[in-house]
Amino acid sequence: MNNNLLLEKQLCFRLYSLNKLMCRLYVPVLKELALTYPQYLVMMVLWQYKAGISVKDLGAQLDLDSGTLSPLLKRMEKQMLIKRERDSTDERVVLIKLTQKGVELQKSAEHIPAKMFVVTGLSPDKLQELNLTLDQLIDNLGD
Amino acid sequence: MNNNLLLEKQLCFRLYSLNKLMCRLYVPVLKELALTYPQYLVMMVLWQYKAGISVKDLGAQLDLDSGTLSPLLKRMEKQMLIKRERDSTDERVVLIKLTQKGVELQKSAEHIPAKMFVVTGLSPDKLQELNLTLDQLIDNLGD
DNA sequence: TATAATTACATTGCACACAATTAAATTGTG
DNA sequence: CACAATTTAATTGTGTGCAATGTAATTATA
Repeated sequence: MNNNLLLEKQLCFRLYSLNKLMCRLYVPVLKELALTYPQYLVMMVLWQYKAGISVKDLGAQLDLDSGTLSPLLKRMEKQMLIKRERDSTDERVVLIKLTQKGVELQKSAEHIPAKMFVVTGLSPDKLQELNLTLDQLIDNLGD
Repeated sequence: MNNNLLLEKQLCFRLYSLNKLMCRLYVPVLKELALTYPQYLVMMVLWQYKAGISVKDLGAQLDLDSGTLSPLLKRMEKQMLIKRERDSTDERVVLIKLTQKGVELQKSAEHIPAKMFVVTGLSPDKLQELNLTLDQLIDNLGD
């Protein structure tokens, strides 16, 4: 009887469970900003690229393709968080830019990282170590 | 300028990315078994509960609700991997049991954990340590 | 410079996740 | 026993992920 196929033994199941748990913990926090979890990730990129970023580059940062991003960005545009405009120098490119509302939302988000850190219950050292291990793993699994 | 909202600093983004990377690595492996990733997780539980398990208990193991499991299990039933039958002692309960095909699929899956371990590129010790840290985190975030 | 190949994005279809609601069966209580 | 509360699944609707395909714009090549 092979017992390697037990759920509890799988790293993949831990990552799957943790990702879901993490998302759920963000839900009430992000509800105040009227953002979903993936939308929050998009906003973090946009707050970093205030001049605007192409859908392609945004997808590279988040590791998402246009099949995911196109409808997601449309919903965010409907919420007036972003604008979408064609790059005049290359009409294939769609540039994503924050609206004033999108820029201002950053202020309401600045407390989130510290808040979520507390929830993890990890010491700063332990978190740092975990982040390094996960980065190594991401690199190993990397595309 | 607050830089805590950088994607690279977020534990949540690492978990989000790793979960996706992991799923993608399983796809070609699971394709041979004609299983999706969540279906594989369900199968692991069922290979452990050969006598059958209720949808509720299955959901408790996987941390999934009936909104996810009901359609997923129907698809697995259509593939003849499982049977679904009402518990005669409590008609509210639906018992999930493997078909012969479902039982036999385990043989084709037994090579997967070792195969995926190699892909992680982690030493056994490092994997063990990571698993412990993740378990602690799951516990801290836990329901 | 035609046209073939590539690039960037959108669209379609399928499979999760999950909140909210519904429906049926069972249990608890007066 | 009657009836309210609880339990278990199924259903509905929304929002991702992602493969596959379509389309328009740009670039490369004969």
